Amino acid sequence: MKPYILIAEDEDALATLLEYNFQKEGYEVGVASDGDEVLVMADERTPDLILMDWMMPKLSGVEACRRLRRKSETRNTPIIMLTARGDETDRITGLDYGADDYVIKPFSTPELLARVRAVLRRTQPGLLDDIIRHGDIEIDVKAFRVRRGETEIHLGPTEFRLLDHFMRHPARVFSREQLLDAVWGRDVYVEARTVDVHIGRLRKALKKAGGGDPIRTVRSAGYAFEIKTKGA
Amino acid sequence: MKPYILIAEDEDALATLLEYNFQKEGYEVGVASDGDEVLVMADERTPDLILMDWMMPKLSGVEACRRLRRKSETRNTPIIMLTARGDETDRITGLDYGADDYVIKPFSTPELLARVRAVLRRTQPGLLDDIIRHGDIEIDVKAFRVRRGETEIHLGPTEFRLLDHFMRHPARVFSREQLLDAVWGRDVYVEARTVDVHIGRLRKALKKAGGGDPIRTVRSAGYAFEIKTKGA
DNA sequence: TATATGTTTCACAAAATTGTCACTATATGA
DNA sequence: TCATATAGTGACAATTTTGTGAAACATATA
Repeated sequence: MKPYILIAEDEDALATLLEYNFQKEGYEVGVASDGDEVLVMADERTPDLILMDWMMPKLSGVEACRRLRRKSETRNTPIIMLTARGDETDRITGLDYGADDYVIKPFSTPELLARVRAVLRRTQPGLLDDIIRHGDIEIDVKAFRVRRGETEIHLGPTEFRLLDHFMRHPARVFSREQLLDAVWGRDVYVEARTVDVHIGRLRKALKKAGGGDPIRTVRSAGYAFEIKTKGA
Repeated sequence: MKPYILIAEDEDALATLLEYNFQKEGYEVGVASDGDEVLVMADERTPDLILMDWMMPKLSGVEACRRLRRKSETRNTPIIMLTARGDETDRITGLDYGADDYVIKPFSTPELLARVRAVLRRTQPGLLDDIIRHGDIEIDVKAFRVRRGETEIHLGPTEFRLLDHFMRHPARVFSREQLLDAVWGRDVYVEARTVDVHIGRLRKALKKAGGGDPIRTVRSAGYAFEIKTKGA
């Protein structure tokens, strides 16, 4: 539900600082300390954005960048490079290999955050929105509210995150495992069938506010959120 | 704290003129020169009011307007549109997308300033003086007073700052940690649950003056201040 | 120093939420 | 149509989270 940012930085102090600041800003953060690790971690969970140090052990930032561009999951994942001051050659090379933006060290945290937001906005429209609407259903993530038509809907935390996830990826079918990963978290051991129960609870809550069932069951595959929108 | 006005205007000469005049009038001013930049800047610091040119590069004023309305921080930020003379169609479209007022170019500076004051007074009471009001609850920051309806309420310093914070960010859910940061201070070591106790006291004090509980508990997330006002 | 005022922590009760299971309902395909 | 796999759902015990009174502590004031 939160945007997931992968930070690749071998300098511990900086990595920790960045992790702290991004978490505080509401992102989920993964930290990789060399080029190899970035690739592994990006494989485990596709990040919404990668922040990559130019100089790293094992595999340089450029090279990691190039490899990421060769995998279909990360082909379009935005990458922001962190580089030392003033190397124009690097700048050009990096952009060639598919970085989306550059930040020159040293940088201020607000500046970096702004760049990240700008890139996310450009590449993943809707990811940063905190009010999402589909048909007559609207959620406000900052206010933790759900409405359907005129009716306020109360959801438990899990149902809320579930709906949030669905509404950010409408019409797409998710397996129970994918939902557990995205909504519960990747390291929780929970029965897959538990998803069914929460889907049921979410459906009941949405139904109580009137209107059809926006969640489609895809037998032997999973669930998808779909709602016929009439107007904009 | 001066009101912060964000000016979105691609024509340099006009932008500079506006900046100068508003600063002279005691506002803090940010200038964005295209539609994208408005979004970025509004993200960095939520403006108290946005002055937006109708025609801008990259992202038109209307579109920027629409996007701003999708973020909870800027959902209610007043927007004044600057448009070329006489386009009634635009006027209607713009109001649809949530602009609060219109000023037709060319305009006189005093006229614009007056419009801005009017809109600020209407939408952000307490910004120009030090009184904030929501529903029947009113706080006077300078005088350190709280009233609900006709009743004076006495609050301890912490409860006062807590209410102040809530009323400046209505409807938004804050975690206990965020509240500690904002109300207690960045570097205080206090148990998160202490917030609960102060919320409880604040609630009790507000209840004693009659009316419903304006503080909403959001399980596993935090608290939000919300008061049902009937009119817009 | 005594008193008033306000803050923090703690402990326990109350309430909401969760995950699992058992059972039922429904779809699928031979 | 029947057998089988898959999904829906009510119940419930365990867990998590919140509300709150009271004690301990802190600070200012007379």
